[in-house]
Amino acid sequence: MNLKELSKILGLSQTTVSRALNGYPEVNEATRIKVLAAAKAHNYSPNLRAQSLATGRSNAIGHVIPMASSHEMVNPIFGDFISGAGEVYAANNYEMLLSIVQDGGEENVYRGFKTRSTVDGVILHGPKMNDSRIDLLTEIGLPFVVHGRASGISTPYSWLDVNNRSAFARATDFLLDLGHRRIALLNGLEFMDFAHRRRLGYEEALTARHLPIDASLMRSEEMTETFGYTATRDMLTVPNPPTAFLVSSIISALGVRRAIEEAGLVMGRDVSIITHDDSLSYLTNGADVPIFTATRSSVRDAGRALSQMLLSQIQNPTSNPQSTLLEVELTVGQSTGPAPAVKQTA
Amino acid sequence: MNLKELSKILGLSQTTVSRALNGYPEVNEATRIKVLAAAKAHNYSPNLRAQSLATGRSNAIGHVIPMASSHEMVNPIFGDFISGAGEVYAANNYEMLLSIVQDGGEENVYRGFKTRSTVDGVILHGPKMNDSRIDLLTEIGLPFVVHGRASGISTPYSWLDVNNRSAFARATDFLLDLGHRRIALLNGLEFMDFAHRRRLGYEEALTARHLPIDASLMRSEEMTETFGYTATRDMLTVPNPPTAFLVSSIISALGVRRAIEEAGLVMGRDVSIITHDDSLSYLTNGADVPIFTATRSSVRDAGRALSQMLLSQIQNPTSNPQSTLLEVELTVGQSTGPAPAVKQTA
DNA sequence: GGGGTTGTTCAAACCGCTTTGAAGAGATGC
DNA sequence: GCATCTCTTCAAAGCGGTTTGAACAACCCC
Repeated sequence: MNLKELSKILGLSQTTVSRALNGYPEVNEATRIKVLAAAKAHNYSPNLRAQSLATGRSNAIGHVIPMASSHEMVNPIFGDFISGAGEVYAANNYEMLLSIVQDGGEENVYRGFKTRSTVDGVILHGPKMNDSRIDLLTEIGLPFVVHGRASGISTPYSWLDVNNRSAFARATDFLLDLGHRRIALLNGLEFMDFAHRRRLGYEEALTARHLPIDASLMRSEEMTETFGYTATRDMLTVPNPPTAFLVSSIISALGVRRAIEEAGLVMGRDVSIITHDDSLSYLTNGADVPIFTATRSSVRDAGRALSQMLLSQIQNPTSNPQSTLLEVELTVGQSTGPAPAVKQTA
Repeated sequence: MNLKELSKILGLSQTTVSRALNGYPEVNEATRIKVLAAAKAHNYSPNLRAQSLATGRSNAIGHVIPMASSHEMVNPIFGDFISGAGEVYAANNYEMLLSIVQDGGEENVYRGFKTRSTVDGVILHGPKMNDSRIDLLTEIGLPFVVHGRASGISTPYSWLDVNNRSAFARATDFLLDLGHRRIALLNGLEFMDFAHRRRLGYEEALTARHLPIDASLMRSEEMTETFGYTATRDMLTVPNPPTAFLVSSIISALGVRRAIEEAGLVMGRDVSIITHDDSLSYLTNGADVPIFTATRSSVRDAGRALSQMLLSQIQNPTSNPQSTLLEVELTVGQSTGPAPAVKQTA
């Protein structure tokens, strides 16, 4: 059933039927009712391709997922993010388009989006420091918003980010207040902007108390369980080991706990952990009592908010770039406690 | 730059240019070369919407993700699956379309896909037993393949599945061979087809050795870390507790280990664990030495294979439904050991 | 040299929708 | 009663491609 057939059935022109369906005012209310009824009865809905060809809009948003061919890791927060964004798209009659692309192939994908007018806008994931994609998108004129930020980019753009710096400063402060002095940082890859900022927050809190920054206490890797485990296991064997771990992901935190318990130590007593928690639906931080003390921020909510931001930017192309900085929630769980008393050297 | 402009520049008709670009034989090789060069020089690529309107194909595949509004869980394997599928789409010039949809709204989405000709086919995720979506898709005539299977459906359809029954039978056998007699099953939701089959495998192995099936040793829930933890904690407190756990997901297995260690027991000595492992990129089962003894099958590979299956089905609409049954790999890790000697009752 | 091939190109129709510009029918004003 | 407005509807022209059917030229064979 297409528009031509439907209008023939109704004995009306395509013009009138189209206008009736799209809510234009210049159509008699009686005929509009008839049209809507007939459309429903014959289960008509417009062909998306034809519609977007005619209007120039595509009613689709692109998400480009870079995947480094070397470390074949899919960002584990991605599922939750798009489920938040997907809700918004569904409510606004937009489609979500996903492109998995090898690192480096992104430029072509974005240019293709524009020239082939596949999507009306894109959400940029996983911004790195000085991320070149931002200037690229500005240049080719494809509306976009960024999940995160990119230090070192001067052109204005829209973004939504967690305040990673303050979050990790607060977390570090929290540990310092408990008396910890040797605090390890298990960070994500530090060319990623969020990881960079987290490190800044950590260093800032230490410096504020005139404590040294010890490179041997810092690791930066992809945030897997294994990373948490091996880094912790190694650090616990050296003389004067850390008494607390600040971890960038709950997944790695699970590995940290594993190493701690394997070493015969007790989490929250012998060694403390604070982790960042993205409120992933499949990896909640305990049930009623949180397992880990954590800085929490829902990535699903971020998906909702950011997609909304993009849609309103598309509707209103002349508006200025917007930005949102989310503060984390610090929830205290069972993984932190006062620093153990220092063993006196004989 | 569109086709009209490009052909004007070349002094050729749109027909010839279009044919040259699409590799039709009735075009002079010399002109084809000229056309291709000009297309590249002017950075021309066809408008996707116009193209699919003209051809009737949309070059897009739909993935419909049901999200129960009650338990707001995004399937954690989803990210890896689509990253596998995405590779295949990229190589074949297909787009991937994602629809997040509230449970129950799926029928409308599928019908919309068909009537609005949004996609050329869909991949069906998370089949339940007697899944009604399969008959629906057959009825509306939208090409589809299923990730998994649906017991109780008689109409033929294409699918790719892990042999869940044999996997869990083997795993149970493995534990039985180690002397375990009280083996707990922490399963996914058993209206999901895969979980149902896993249970069958478990029961089959027990029955084959004339062992009783004890309902108090079986739990069926969403496969979170918390589920693994609470179920294990509870089961370990009863008299005559299980000595081994068969777990449906590595995420839950992490919770099981947490409960075991919290109870002061040692995994692999006091209590054994076997888990199913989907080879998730962000949750690998240890590095060189696997943490858990596991039945493993890569969900990313499944994504690759299944999307390939769908594309070939679309190209060849009259072909018969295909199916693939993948056998798991049983990898022995540190989480299993002989059953502890039975304490003699006095 | 006329009929039949083959190779190459083109104008025009078409895909299914939106939107412009025009036009018919009443209603209104003077 | 005629010009002028609204209200409502319509035919036709896009949007940017693909595909059909025809045309033209060159070549071949008797």
